[in-house]
Order: sequence, then C-alpha cells, then structure tokens
Amino acid sequence: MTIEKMLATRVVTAVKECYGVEMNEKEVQLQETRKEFAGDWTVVVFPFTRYSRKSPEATAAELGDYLQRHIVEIKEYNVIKGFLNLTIAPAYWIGVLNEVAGEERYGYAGRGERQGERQGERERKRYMIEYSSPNTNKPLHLGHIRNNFLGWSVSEILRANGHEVIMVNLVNDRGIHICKSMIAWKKFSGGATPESAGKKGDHFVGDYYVRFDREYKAQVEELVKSGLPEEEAKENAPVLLEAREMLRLWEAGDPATIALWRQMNDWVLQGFEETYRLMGVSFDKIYFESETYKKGRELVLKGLADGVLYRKENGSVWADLTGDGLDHKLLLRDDGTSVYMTQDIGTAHDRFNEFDVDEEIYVVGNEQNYHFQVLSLICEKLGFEWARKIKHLSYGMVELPEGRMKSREGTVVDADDLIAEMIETARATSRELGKLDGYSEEEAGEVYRKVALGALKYFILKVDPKKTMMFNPRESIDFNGNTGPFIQYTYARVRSLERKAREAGITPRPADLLSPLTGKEQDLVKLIARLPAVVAEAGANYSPALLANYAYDLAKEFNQFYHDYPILKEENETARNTRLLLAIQCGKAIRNAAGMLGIEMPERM
RNA sequence: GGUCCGGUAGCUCAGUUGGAUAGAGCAACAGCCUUCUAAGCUGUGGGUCGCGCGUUCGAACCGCGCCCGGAUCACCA
Repeated sequence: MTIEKMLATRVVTAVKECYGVEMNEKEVQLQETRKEFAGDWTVVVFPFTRYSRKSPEATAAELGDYLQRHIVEIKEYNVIKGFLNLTIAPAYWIGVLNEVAGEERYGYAGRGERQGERQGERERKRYMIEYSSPNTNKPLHLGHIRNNFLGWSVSEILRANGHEVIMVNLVNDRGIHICKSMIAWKKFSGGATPESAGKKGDHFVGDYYVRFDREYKAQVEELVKSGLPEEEAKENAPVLLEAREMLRLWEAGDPATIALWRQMNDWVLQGFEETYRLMGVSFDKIYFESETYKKGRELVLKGLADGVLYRKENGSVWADLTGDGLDHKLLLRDDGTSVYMTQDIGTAHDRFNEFDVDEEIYVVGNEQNYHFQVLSLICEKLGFEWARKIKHLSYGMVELPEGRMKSREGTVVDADDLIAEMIETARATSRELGKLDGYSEEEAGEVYRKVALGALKYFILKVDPKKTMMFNPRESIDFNGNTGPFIQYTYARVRSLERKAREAGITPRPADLLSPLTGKEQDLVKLIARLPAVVAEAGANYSPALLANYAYDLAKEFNQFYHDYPILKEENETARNTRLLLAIQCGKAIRNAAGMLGIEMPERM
C-alpha cells in the first residue's frame, strides 16, 4: 500500500473520530505539498469544515494533531489556511529508495512474480493497436512519424501496465493512387528499378506518383487550351483514363497488372521496412487492404435484412444516423461494392473474432474523428457487443512554420530526410563539443542515431496527441533544454558516475536507515517514487506526453542535484553511498520512463 | 449551417479528481568550466490563462453564452 493511500484512509478515520462523520476515501484531497511550504503531503481541509463547524485553521489543527498521534510515519505537521501539511519521517524515504533499488524493472507492472501483488485490483487486458497505416504510393512523411511514435509508445505504455498488446499495421496497397504510380512507371521509367536508380523503393515509387501528377496536369492544361471545360478536362485526361483502366484490370485479376502491382508494392514495402527500422517501430501483424477491401459486405447485407439499414431506389445501402445527431452514411455503392466504412466494419469484426481483444485502438489522425464515431455507432446498431471496445486514438496535424504541409507545394517533410538530417546535426554538434573522443566511428554512429531519434521522439511525444502541433525543424534539432537529448545526457551522466564509482572501488549498497536525507535528496526520492503512478495514468489516458514531461522533470531535478552534491568527493561514507544509490535509481527511472516513449539511452554522449 | 477539437509568457509547450503566489524550454540579458560530462547549473525580465456571466470557501480546470482558429459532414481512402 502506498503511503498516499494509507494517509487517505487515516484521514477518513480521523474525521470519523473527531466529528463522527463517515466519509469516502475519494473525498479526501491529498496532494504533494508545494515546494515553498514545509511538508510532504497536504490534506485540503476546506471540505471538512461543514462537518467540524469550525474555521479551516482549527479543523486542520485538530486533524493534524490526531494524525500525528496515530501515524508513526508522520513526524510533524503545520497548518496554513485550510491546508494541513504533513511531514513524513526521513526514515520512510530511505525505505522507498531501497525498495526502488530492489526492483529490476522499476516502473513496469511487468509479468514477473511481483505482478500479482502490485497489480492487485487492476486487471490484465488484451489490446490491439493499429497504427502507421501507410499508402503504398509515396514515402512516409512527418505526419506518419507522429502516428508511428504515438502507436509504438502507447503500446509500450500499455505493456508496462501489464497488459498484452498486439501491434498491427493496415497497409493501403490498392486503389487508384497506386495505379497512378504504375502508369507513370510504365510510361517513363524505361524499366528502371530502385537498384538501378540507386534509390530507396518507396522514394522511387513516390517519384513516379509525382511524375504522374505532372503529366496529368500538363494534359489537363492542354485540353483546356483546346477548348474543353476544366471539369471535363480533369475527368478525361488520357493518363487518368489509363489509371482507371488499370484499376479495372487489377480488380479483374489481369496477370500482367497484378505482377506489376506486386513489384511496385514490394519496392515500397522494402523502403518502409527500412524507415520503420530507423524509427524503431515494428508490428506483430501486417494487414493488406488488397486482402480485406471486400470484407464487411455480408455484415451490411445482414444488417439490411434485419432492418437496421435501408436501401435506396438505386440499390445503394445506407445507415440512418440522424437519430444520433449525425447524417446518413453510405455502406454499399449502387453496384454493390464496399466503401471504406464497410471494410472497417469487416476488419473489426474479423479481429474481434480472431483475437478476442478487450479493446481495439486505432491510431489515426483527427480528420477521421467522424469516421470512427460513425464506425462504432454502426457496429452497435448491427448488434455487435464489441462496438464499444473500439477506440480512436486521435491525434492532431503536424504543421510547419510556413503552415500546413502540402504535397502539391512540395512542403512535405520526408521522414527519411528528416531523420538523416537530425543524425547529421547530432554528429556535427557532438564533434564540435568533442563529446565522443575515443569512440570508434561505429560506436559513435550508434550514439548519433540514438540522440537524433531521441530528439525527434521527445519533441513529438511531449505534446498532447490531440493537439495540432507545430514542428519547427530548427527547434526539434535542438539538444538543449526541454529535449530528448537532455534526458539522454542526464542518463549518460548517471552512468558515468556509476563507472567512476566502480573504478574507485565504491559499490552502492542499500541505504542506511540511520542516514537522514536532505531536503533535495528527499525531493528526488519523491519524484522517483511517482513513476508507477505516472505510468498508470499514462496508460489510462493513452498519453505519452505525461511520461515525457515526467522524464524531463526527473532529469532536470537530477541535474540540479548532481550539480549541488559532489558525490564521489563526499567524505562521509554513509552520505556518499546514499547519494550514489539515489543517482543510480534516478538513472533507472529516467531510462525506464524514456524507454516507454521508445527513446533509447546512450551510455555516454 | 451541424458535429468534434483547440485558444495559457514574444515563440513552442506543461499544468493530476477544482486548491496555496499559474510552470518549463527557446529567445534576451547577467554570472559559473583547476570540480563525478558546460548537450549543464544559477539569476533577471516577461501573464487580463480568448471574452463575459454563473456555480463555491476557492475556477486555467466545472456550466451557459459569445469571439477566434482547425478538422469534418463524398457512391475517396
């Protein structure tokens, strides 16, 4: 039982003893005492004044007196207005420090022996999380980066909470967009391949997608010049017709078309694989839309037969959602084919059947909020009990200082380019500061990669997912202040300290209960002790941002601590040992918190 | 127009179930490298928490109304 919970329970008892009123533990407002006041935990007593019928100060004093007499851990108390500040005995903090030191994977609910007791009332759930979901016609960009980092981090956080997570990717590999690349490749490549062009497959194919667009625009312009109305020109440009014909051939199973489609998709997917590896994300299962796009039709037809859906005169099938304050939604076209929504109903159905997950999380941009609202609503109407288990982890757009990214204006930030640029900056900065002298080129390269990715991940994950965020390339590449590299740097310092201590023959052992902690040391212990609560909260809210900001607080606090206490020069052996132990636990907490964000920690930087 | 989401320092962002004098970083200025890593530390300046009303001991946070910005409302995915 945490001390926080214990205090809350005892406050309830105190109120009962003093005023004879039974109240709920949840009504007790317990918070960490603000730094400018003496004490560790603060009870807000304003709500109790209606029981005591006394002034807030008198009530606080009365309760404080009771608590101090009945709880050994409470050393003293003070009252400021309606706030009762309780000071915990120093020995308690030593106990907390030793407890943290005894845990291998501190902060993780894990799967180990301790899980049962630690997790207690929390149940272990199975989640499926779908993220990334790229189109196979162009390389990944900044928007995908936010998606991938979020998906990965939330998965890690859920796992850290002791849950099972299945990570999946739904690749959109069919449709007119990929046909456009195919047409352009056929017409303009002269049989080139990524190898012959010396390009990553996704970039290679993406170039043909762009090439198609250029050709298309030129043709439209020409048609307009020859007197065609613009609308008509856009519909009848020869390359577009070719692309449509290709889509028809694809759906008809034309062998040559299918072969080319396979070839181009393979190129792209190989390129993606490399980018995923760079980003440090992976999947347990990859779905391809070409294999799922017909799903859902039967479910919709059944819904139609059950009278949940209706058919229009032209044969198309719709859901009437006006009763829920929404519109009518198309589910089957008049030619009987599926639309996006239909597919999603089908794949969701299959997934719940196959994996029996407790929750399915879709990491998808907020431009699809409406889609997911409708999806779970329709599934509910169709009578699926899993409808409520669908969860949309919606995130905002990433904007540039110049405004939104627009592919047609060439303002899209390419994922590979961005990462390469950040690695280069990390290398240059590190060299300039003479940071990794003595490291081999290979070892140093590994550090640059970790630092660059750490900077990028932290920059993106520290922002609340649902908010539109500003991505300023210059700031994201910064390594000072509230950044990923600052956190990594702090960890590297802890490791360095550990090495130096070992070289000096100092081995950290459990802290001595007789050793009193200074205020700063206590603050650090308190902060470290908060990690499990932060992990739980981040898990409940799917919020890497909470952990990111916590990791930063921890790193900042440690840096101040580190600056003030010359640990290895400390004469007093007990004090030196306690501080060394504290530093190491702090490093562990930082590493674990950052690990849930997907940020790797270099041993030295 | 309907629905959803945002608005906190010059800029980028935090801010636990309502709690004490609203916090970081960047940028600016002033200090600190005989010291376990200066990718660091210390200090100064910078706020009508979009606006108004309400709820209450207490509101950045809750409710109502407005203003501004974004997304979405396709026989596209």
